[in-house]
Amino acid sequence: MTEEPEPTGDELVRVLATLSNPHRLRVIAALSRESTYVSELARSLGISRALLQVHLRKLEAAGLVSARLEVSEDGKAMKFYEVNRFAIRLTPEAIEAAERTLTPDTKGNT
Amino acid sequence: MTEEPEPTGDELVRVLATLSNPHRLRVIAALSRESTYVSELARSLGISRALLQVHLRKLEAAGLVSARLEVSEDGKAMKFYEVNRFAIRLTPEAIEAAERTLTPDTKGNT
DNA sequence: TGCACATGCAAAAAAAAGTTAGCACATGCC
DNA sequence: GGCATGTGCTAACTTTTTTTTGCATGTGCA
Repeated sequence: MTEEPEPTGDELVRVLATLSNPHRLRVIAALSRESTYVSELARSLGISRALLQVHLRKLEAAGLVSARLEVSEDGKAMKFYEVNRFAIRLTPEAIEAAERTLTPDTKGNT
Repeated sequence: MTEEPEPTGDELVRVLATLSNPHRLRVIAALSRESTYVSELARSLGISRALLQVHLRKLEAAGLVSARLEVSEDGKAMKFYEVNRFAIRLTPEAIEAAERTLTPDTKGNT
């Protein structure tokens, strides 16, 4: 019964674009193992905080991860991220269906 | 029993990158309805042949479509494309697994 | 021969995405 | 106060992707 709502074509494009990046796959993998905060995640992935934030923003915009603010014992404000549940099935048929809800190509909407 | 071989992290990134484009989704949708040749496909999609060819090349490189050469009754050589079967399941767990086979980020390998 | 339609390729231009570097602000603690 | 750690932002680059433009080749047929 617990079905995933079929994403529209545009949403699908966005999610796929978001997932088609090594850094972002690593972020999802890391967070699915254990949710953490930005600085810590940046250290464990070996990338800069600035870069990680850009990727986290995209992941969040695509609805793949969520953030919550927490205050550590020593008073530091930390932003914790966790992976959202999702299940997308990619097949020619699914794509054929999603394509029907794609925004027309009015030559000026990438 | 007919299982899809799990793609490696790198392959997954490539396939997702290929699918995350409206034109290419339209190509797959169109071809899954009926396979055709380049010029005809370009007309039905309303894009230039040159542009379509670039997208077809990417789709083929990612293993999502296949081409075969055919000669029409009136002797014209036409390149027919068809969609390949594929089924990819995208979930946090699947990504977590794929990430393990990603090529390390040696700073110089997109 | 000249037109219509099929194919191909690649340089150049335009647009989008990724990355770096630098600065700002807050808290706890020696 | 000064240092370490947490957060955020953005302007400026660099790199990649997308799209356009133009030219080349081949066939059949009026």
